[in-house]
Amino acid sequence: MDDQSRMLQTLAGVNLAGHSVQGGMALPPPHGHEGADGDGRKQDIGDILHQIMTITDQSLDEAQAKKHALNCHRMKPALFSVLCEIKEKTGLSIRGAQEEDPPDPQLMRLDNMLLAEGVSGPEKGGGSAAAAAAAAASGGSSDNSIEHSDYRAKLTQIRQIYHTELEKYEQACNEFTTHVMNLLREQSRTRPISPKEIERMVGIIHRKFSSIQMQLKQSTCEAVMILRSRFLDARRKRRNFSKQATEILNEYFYSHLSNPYPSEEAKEELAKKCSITVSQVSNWFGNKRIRYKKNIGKFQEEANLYAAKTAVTAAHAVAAAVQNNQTNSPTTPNSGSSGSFNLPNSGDMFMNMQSLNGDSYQGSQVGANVQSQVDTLRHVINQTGGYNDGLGGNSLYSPHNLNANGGWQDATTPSSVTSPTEGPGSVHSDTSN
DNA sequence: AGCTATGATTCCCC
DNA sequence: GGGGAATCATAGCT
Repeated sequence: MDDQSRMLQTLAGVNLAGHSVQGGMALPPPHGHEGADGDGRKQDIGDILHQIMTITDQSLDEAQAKKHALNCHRMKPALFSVLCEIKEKTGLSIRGAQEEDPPDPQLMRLDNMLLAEGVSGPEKGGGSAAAAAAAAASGGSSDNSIEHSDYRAKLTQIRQIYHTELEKYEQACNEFTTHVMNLLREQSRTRPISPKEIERMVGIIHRKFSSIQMQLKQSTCEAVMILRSRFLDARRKRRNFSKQATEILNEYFYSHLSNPYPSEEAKEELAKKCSITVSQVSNWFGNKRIRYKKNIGKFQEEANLYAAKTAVTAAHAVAAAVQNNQTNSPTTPNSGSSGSFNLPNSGDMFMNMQSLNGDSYQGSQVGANVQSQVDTLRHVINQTGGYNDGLGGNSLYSPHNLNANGGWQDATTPSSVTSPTEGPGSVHSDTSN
């Protein structure tokens, strides 16, 4: 038997004898009898405490009746407020100090990640960034649409589960909070529970539930990471670049054969054009250089093909540039709708090719050199007797720029650098080699 | 199934 | 850090 019970029993034993407690509270005599008042109060308190202690042993009806009696007891309000005050000053104040904890950094990290992965946050476009990242990692071409949709579908699944669970937790939290609040409100009639304490209890419940939510967030993050890693680990499961991308890369490579080292800007431009990443461009050029060097003969045909292509493009582009420079004379033979040089975007192509060139292009020089470039190209065309047949045997791109030791010449190779129209113009330069 | 092509990775050097 | 070389791993073709 513990001290409290013993005390209560003592109190009860002393006081119960003189009072009728049957079916209700033993009401002390109203004010007066000041001499015996101290003892009377003690008796009352002992009475109340005893009834509280024994209330659980009684039947529900009995308990309800006693509860009612307790509520009606004249000492109840005073006792209640005093106990509330005591509670407030002791335990709750200590807990209160711990309440305003700063936002959990881990929770913030999880929130940020879920937001970044498109799991939380707005539905539309959600996950697109992650999907794009996965796409970039796996090649980035349109061929990845299947993986894309697969990735997105799985991400959507995770997202749905996450939101369903979150909703469940929130609902459960609200229900539980309401329940506890009702319970406490109900109990506040029989024991000292202030509204402030109820509020605190609600806070505690919310914190508990948010820790559960954090677990949910954590496991969701893990699921997303697993999903991502599965897609990223499949990077070795390579896909060939699109034909268009390969053509763009080859065009650049063979038109810069003297120095096939694109600058960062050029790489970025190429990456954008090919819808691949810069590192993929770097990989491609690295592989290409090695493989070209290893087996020049094998690449000869390809080199010629792209040389011809580049030459045609250049010719078109230059012609367009010339046309733009001239006074739009309708009598010019090559101008107008019948001219094959009059490509709708040839001017852009020219500029694009120029911008792709990471060498020593100077835009201001283009206009000044347009005519000479046209002459050069005409010269090439005349010499080779046409692009299709002549170039095949003429080795427009002979590997003369390769050093004897197998390396490429320095970037300051005259043919590439000195020509302000390098790019299309390099056709001429490389031919000279 | 075997072969070749090709994108990516790794190691090493400068 | 960028590039060369070797290598891996897979796509795609026969």
